[in-house]
Amino acid sequence: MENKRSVTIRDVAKRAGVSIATVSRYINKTAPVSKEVGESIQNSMKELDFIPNSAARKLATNHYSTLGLLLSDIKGDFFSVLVSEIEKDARAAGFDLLISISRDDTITTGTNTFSIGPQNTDGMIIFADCASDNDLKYFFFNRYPVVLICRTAPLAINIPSVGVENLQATKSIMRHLIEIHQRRKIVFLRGLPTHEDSMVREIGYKTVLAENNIPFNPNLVYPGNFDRDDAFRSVKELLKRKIDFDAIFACDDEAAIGAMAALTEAGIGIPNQVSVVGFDDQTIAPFLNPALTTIHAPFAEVGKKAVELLIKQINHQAVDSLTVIPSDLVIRHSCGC
Amino acid sequence: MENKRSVTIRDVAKRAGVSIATVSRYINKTAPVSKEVGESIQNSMKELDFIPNSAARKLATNHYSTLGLLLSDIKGDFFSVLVSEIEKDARAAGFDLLISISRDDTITTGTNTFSIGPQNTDGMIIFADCASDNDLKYFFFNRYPVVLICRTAPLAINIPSVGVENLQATKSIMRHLIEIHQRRKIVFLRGLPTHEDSMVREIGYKTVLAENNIPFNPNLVYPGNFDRDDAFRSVKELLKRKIDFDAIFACDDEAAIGAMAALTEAGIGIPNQVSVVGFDDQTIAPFLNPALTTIHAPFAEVGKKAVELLIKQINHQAVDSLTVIPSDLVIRHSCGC
DNA sequence: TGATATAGTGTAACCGGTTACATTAATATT
DNA sequence: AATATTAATGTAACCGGTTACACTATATCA
Repeated sequence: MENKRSVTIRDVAKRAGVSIATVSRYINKTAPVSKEVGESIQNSMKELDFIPNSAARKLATNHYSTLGLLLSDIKGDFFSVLVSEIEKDARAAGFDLLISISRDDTITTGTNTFSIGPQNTDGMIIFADCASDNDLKYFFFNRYPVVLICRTAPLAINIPSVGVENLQATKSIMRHLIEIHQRRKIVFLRGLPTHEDSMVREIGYKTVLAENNIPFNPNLVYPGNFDRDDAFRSVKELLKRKIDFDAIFACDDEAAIGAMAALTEAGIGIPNQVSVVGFDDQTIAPFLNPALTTIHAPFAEVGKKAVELLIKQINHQAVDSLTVIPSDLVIRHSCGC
Repeated sequence: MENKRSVTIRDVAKRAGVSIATVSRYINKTAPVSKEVGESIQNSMKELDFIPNSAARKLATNHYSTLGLLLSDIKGDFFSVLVSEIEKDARAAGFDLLISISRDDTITTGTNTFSIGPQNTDGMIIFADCASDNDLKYFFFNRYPVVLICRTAPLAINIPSVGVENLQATKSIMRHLIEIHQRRKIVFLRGLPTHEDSMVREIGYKTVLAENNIPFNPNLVYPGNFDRDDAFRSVKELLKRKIDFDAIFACDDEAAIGAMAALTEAGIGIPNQVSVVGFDDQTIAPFLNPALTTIHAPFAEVGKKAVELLIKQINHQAVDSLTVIPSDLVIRHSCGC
């Protein structure tokens, strides 16, 4: 496609015997074009296999028809759902989707180091802590549309945020463990300390403990880090130290999966000896053995809403600054039910 | 970012007291620039927060610095690995990544309907049957760089392909089932009929059956469709019909997961009553209960190789037309070991 | 019937970069 | 010393679209 000069709007215009402006108008329907001319253009385009050059269009219109998505390392099918939905909705609205995955090893130093940003997209969706407060500030003051998912904006920076309801959901699953299954020695496998979701889930955990007059025991809090292997190791450690516990509340399903594997390997019965519950309700949850009791966090809806808000911003429409999608307990068997 | 005219190379040039050509050369290092001028440009860029407009650059250079990735609906963590690796390598080579997910409901009619293609990317990676032979032909004859993963090119169309070794791997896992575990009534949960991988795995299945003088029984072949739910339903059906079997070879791990769930729900012991094995070795495999015996298909390597080949093509270098990444048996517990 | 709106079209400027070509000054070569 | 290179820079054409402005012909209005 490099040597072979591609067919341009001028070729189409020449073939159809009209000016390039008319062709452009016909394509974009920005002005009426007579029926015969329209047909002639249509034919020329088909015959020449004309594809408008997106870079030229972007340059002329100053908009990219492209959305950006910034994620942290994608693991598990949590992200599949999110990406799939976002791609679908973006596409449906006529936008392409550029994705960037920030990894631990690619530390962005300050501003301007993003591979996606104002230079190539009309706006972007940022997951959790993939961007620093400084970056957000930069975007905000340059009026670059952003929507945050699973985190809120820093103070005085009015960037819309969409997330999942964490506190009530956590309380409901904790209460389920305590009230229905009489669990009292509940391990908490926390997520990443930088994730807001993790923090409020931890608050929920402590709140319900207090509600039930169960003293908070810091020895029952271990890292889960939204990661199977880390959770696996934590539970191994718990076992090795012979810490007594009768349930595990994992900050997300990934951690729950790791925890279950560790218990199973140690020959500990789930749920008879230890209940395990998670958070997210990944599509794998019902297929686990035992099927995982968890909180259904509707990330497809989160993605859908995020795209909607982003496009509204791009179109200069006002948007709510905070959207919380309700999530709810889904009871399966790993809790003891 | 729309009203507020962004800062251009002309602004930088003016501030630095040089011509735009010099700035461009400094940025791209396409010609030597004196030290003082270089520093002056550097400062101006920093002070003005200059970000080159990628559309303008694309238009001028006729290359996009963008790779496309065409996937079928992403489910499970099979795709996570692939996407993650491809994004990483593309990024490392200085390319952005545009992704498109073709769903069953978006049927592309003929040519030119792709949301990614010659109009916005320098080349693309196409998974399995996401593109029709006609589309591939179009790309090929227009010299648009493409690399196929998990499928080979149609006849006379020389598009490089990278995939995973299927036949030997399938044979090894089938032999394991038969020779080590004495299974003879092995169900095959086939993948999508349009997937080459599925087809050769089916051949492997039949071959090993024949090798062992086990007559092929079509009643033991059910749809798995690389899908948990479909596999789940198939196994349910098998059970309902009281068909006698002592092992399940699922065309991929997703199907194996569904199969295991169906057996577990029916109270059938894995592996004591029925062995279950899969293909792919998704990251979830060791965490299943029992841990899944499967074929490790190194999709990260597939992704890495694919972007390597794509970039080579973009740079007009010759590439191998077929790359097969070896895959191997990983024995865990679901087979009976 | 003359004035006015509107459908339909063309010309050319513009978007923000890259780069071929031209120019000058300094350095190397013979 | 005359000539050939090379470093360093500027001018302006170009990439392929969009769109403001201008224009004509026809339809509508008072």
